[in-house]
Amino acid sequence: MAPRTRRSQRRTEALSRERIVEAAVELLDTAGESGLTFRALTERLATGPGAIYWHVADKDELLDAATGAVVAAALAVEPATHAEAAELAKPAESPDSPQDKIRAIAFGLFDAIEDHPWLPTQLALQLSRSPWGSVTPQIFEGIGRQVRALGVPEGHWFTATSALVHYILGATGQNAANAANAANTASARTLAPDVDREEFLDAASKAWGELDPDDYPFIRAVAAQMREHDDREQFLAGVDLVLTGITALHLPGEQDRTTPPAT
Amino acid sequence: MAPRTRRSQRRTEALSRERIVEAAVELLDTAGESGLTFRALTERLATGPGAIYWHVADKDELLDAATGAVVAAALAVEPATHAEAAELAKPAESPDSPQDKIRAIAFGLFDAIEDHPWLPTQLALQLSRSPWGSVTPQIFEGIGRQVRALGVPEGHWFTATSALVHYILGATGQNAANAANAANTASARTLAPDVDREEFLDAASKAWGELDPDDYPFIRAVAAQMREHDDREQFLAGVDLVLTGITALHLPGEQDRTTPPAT
DNA sequence: ACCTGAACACCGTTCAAGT
DNA sequence: ACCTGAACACCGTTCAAGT
Repeated sequence: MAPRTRRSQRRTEALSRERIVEAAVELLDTAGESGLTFRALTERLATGPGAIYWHVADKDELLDAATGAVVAAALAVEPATHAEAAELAKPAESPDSPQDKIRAIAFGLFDAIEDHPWLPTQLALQLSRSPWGSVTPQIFEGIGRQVRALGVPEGHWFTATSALVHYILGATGQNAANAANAANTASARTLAPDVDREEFLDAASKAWGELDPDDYPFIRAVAAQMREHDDREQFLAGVDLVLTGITALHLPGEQDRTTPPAT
Repeated sequence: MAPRTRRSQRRTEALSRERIVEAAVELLDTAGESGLTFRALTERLATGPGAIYWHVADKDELLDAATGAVVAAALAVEPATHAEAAELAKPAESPDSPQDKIRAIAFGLFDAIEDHPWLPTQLALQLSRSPWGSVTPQIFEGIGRQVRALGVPEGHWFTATSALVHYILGATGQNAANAANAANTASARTLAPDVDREEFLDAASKAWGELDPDDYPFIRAVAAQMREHDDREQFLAGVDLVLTGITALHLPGEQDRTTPPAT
C-alpha cells in the first residue's frame, strides 16, 4: 500500500554510516533508549546486523555518533532563535555579547531535549566514559571560546568552562526527566495534552514535598518554589549565576567575594 | 580449605536487602558496572535469582540502593577530614562556615569516586531517571541547607543549589573517567603504580591536544593548562567559582555584575 | 568492498514449586 | 514469609559465506 515512488529510492539507497546514525536517532526519539536495538535497526534499514557492524564498531560508537549528530544540530541553530529567552534576563545587554552567545548555546541544548529526551543521559554517559570523546569537546569548545571572549584570565579557562558545561548538562538532564515523567504520567492517565504539564508539575513537586519533612526540610521548602517558576526562566537564572561567578574572576578587587561580610 | 570458623556464619546469615546491596557495591567496585549481573550476584550470595527478586524489585532499584548506600557514607564523613582541602582555598575562613561545609560535601563525593568509580555515572543516570529518586535528594538537601545558611534569598534557593549540585556531579564524573582511564592505560601497559598518574595525564591531555587545532583551538589551548593543575585544586576552584556567583545574589547592589563594564 | 543471516554467549526477569 | 532454579524472551556481537 506504500506509494511506489518512494519505494525504489528507499531500497536502492546504499547503506552508510550516516543512514545508520539517522535511523538510530529516529529510533531513540520514537522508542526511547531501550528501543534502540540492533534488531529494530536492521528491520528499519532492511539489512542484517553484520551490515551495520561493517560501518560501526560498537553500540557505544553508534550511541556516540547519534548524540554527536543531535548536538551538532543543536549548536548550529542561529543565536537569534533564542533571542527572546536571552532578553528575559538582561534586556539592556548587547545581543552579540559572549554572555548572549553562551545563553544561545545553553538554550540550543535545552530545547533539543524536547525532541530528544535521551540526549542528557547519553551526554552524561559519554562524559564519564571519556571526556575527550567526540561530542563533549564540541560543547566545551563552543562555551570555552565565549569564556575566553569574556576576558577570563587564562588560568581560569578550564574551571570556568567546566562550571558552565556541567551546569548546563545537569540542569538539562533534570529537565528531561521532568518532561519524560510528564509524558508517562499523562499517557498512563490518558489526559488531554494541555493538562499534562500542570498535572505533572503537581505530581513532581508533590513527590518532593512528600519526603519526610524531618529528614528533608530544605527540599520540602523548595518544592513549593519550584511550582511557581518557569523551567526556562529557572534554567537561565542558573546560567547567569555561573556567569556572575565567572565574571568576578576578572573584575579587579573582587577576588575574595566568596567570603560574606559576616564572621 | 576455607577456615571453618567463618563458614557457618556466612552460610547461616539470612539473605536481606542490606546484604544484597552490600554485595552489589562490592561487585561494582571490583568488577565495574558491567560486572554487576544477577548471575554474579547469586553466585556470591549462594542463592538463586528469585531470592534476590524477593528483596529487590528491579536491577534499577538495586543500582539505586547501591548508589544511595555509598552516597550516604560519603556524606557522613566528618568535615574535618577534608579540612586540608578547604584550607587550600581560603585560609582565613572560619572552619564552620557554610562555604566550608559545602566544600566538605563536595570533597566527600569527590573522594568517594576513588573507591567507587561507577558512582558519578550512576548518579547521573538516576538524576535523569527521576530527580526525586532516593539518592539525589540527599545531596540536594545537604547542599541546600548550607545555601540557605549562606543567606541566599529564598527565591534563589533552587537555582543556587542546582548550580552547585550539577557542578559537583559533573566534575566528579569527569574525574572518575580520568581515573578509570588511567587505570586502563596503566594495566594495559603494566606500569608501576607510581608512574600511572603522570603517564596517563600525558595521554589525556594529548588526546585533547590531538584534536584538529582548526576546529578546537580553545580545547587545544586549555589542554596544556590542564596538565599543570592538581585535580583537587581544580575541583575546588570550580566549587568556589559557583559559590562566588551565589554570594553575589545577596550582596546589595551587585545584581547586575553579569554585564561587564565594556559595551 | 560491502552485505547476509544463522548462531553464540549472556543478560534481566518470571514463576511453578518447594520449605 | 522466604527461597530454589529451570525456563523465557531478548540482547549485542561474531563469522563463515556470499556478491
